Amino acid sequence: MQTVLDDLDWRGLVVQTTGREALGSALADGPISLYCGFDPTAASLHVGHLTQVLTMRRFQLAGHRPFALVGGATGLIGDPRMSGERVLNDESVVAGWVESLRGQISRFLDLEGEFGVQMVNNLDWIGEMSALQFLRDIGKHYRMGTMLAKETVARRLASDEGISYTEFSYQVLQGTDYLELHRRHGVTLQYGGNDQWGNLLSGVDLIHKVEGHDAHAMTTPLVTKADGTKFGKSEGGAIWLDAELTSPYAFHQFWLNAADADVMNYLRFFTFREREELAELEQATLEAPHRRAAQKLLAQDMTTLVHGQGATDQAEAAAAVLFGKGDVRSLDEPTVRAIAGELPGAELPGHTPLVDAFIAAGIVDSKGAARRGADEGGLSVNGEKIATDQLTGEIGALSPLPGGHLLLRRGRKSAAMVRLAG
RNA sequence: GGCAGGUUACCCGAGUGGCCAAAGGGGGCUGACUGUAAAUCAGCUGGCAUUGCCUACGGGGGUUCGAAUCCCUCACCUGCCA
Repeated sequence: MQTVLDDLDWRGLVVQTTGREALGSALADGPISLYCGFDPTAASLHVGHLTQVLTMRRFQLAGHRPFALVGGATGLIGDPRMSGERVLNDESVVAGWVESLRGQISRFLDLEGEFGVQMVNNLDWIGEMSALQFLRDIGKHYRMGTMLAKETVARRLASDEGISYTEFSYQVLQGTDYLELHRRHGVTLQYGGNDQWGNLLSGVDLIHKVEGHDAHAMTTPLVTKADGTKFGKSEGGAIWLDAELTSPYAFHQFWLNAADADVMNYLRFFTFREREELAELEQATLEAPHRRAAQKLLAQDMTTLVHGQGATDQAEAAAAVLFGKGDVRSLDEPTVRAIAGELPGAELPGHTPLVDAFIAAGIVDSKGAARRGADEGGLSVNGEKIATDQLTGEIGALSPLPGGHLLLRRGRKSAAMVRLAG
């Protein structure tokens, strides 16, 4: 019988464990409680977090009890990065982010029943801990040698910017979380990204010292791209799960543009497709890479998972028009409306100069940039190139698409829909 | 608390009185090529304005015809010493 750990292995989702055998038998022996933490460092999760969120779902589907921790306390401290001290965020801001993340995470998991996910917040126990308690009950179990040896800490100490005591303490807080969840809910597995290995072990050690129990830890890979650039970024920054921050269309495009060398990895990491199907898809990609069958399926699955089937259909329809051979002018009004819904846009009076329309639509940042874009031959309205001297003309003078829309584009990938007001 | 070094555009980083809107690299954008790919090549990369103006080299003040460059001061960062 295939266990959840076998599946995770095959997907490439397991990098390190505290002991593959012990973890395997614990998972096989019956339902266990496990947790993964998410620190609120922004108002939304981004695609990089999906590895963790979906791994939680995989555990849940296999009949284990997940706890999703949103770090209301750790988010106030900041996990040290390889370089650069973090700026502390305001408490009220972090509290708001905690709420957003909780909502996002729970959408991917079952909330009801015996194995329903439980949302926890480490502010609930760290927030009420006194400095004395912290130093006596927790701090005494930590050895400076071990703490200083952590890669991030060591590197930061050796760097120009150094590291604050605050960030240095982060590993202790995360260890405390695992101990607390172990005590309260019998949690025996913590997993996280591979960069979290040190922090995970912090908790495993603490539980061992304080309770005398063995606890498990597991890391998932940090998703990388074959070309070495950072996963999860696109034009204009991170790919967020929040539809307000990254439109479903942009989200769909992100996955659709996955490189051949990466797409099979993504399918294993992020979808729930099984081996046979993915093997066929891999073959198809080798034989006819230009069809991008794998990319299309990936984009479908991910967009549907995060934004729903309706959003996927809209995104595909919009993409077909924007990148297909079809003439924009031949579109009917419902289609134009549908595309408008997927793209950024603005409603402007007819006497608006075209330059300002490009700025208002968010296609360019300034008049200078618009001029440059036109000089480069990159600007178009309704599929027709715009010359630099046309930029001063009024948008009302252009012939619109049905419904009074103008499709503004810069290059192939950035597009917006402007609607003539009135 | 003392001493030393540092703070330049999205990032790294050169520049030590006019030729500096500021070298070079990275990143980003656009074009060609293509599969809405990768690689490659080319151009662009502060704002407004049709020869010019404004803003900008950590903040403030000063010297000078003229400052990113010199002086004073404040803030912050790093290191060494206490």
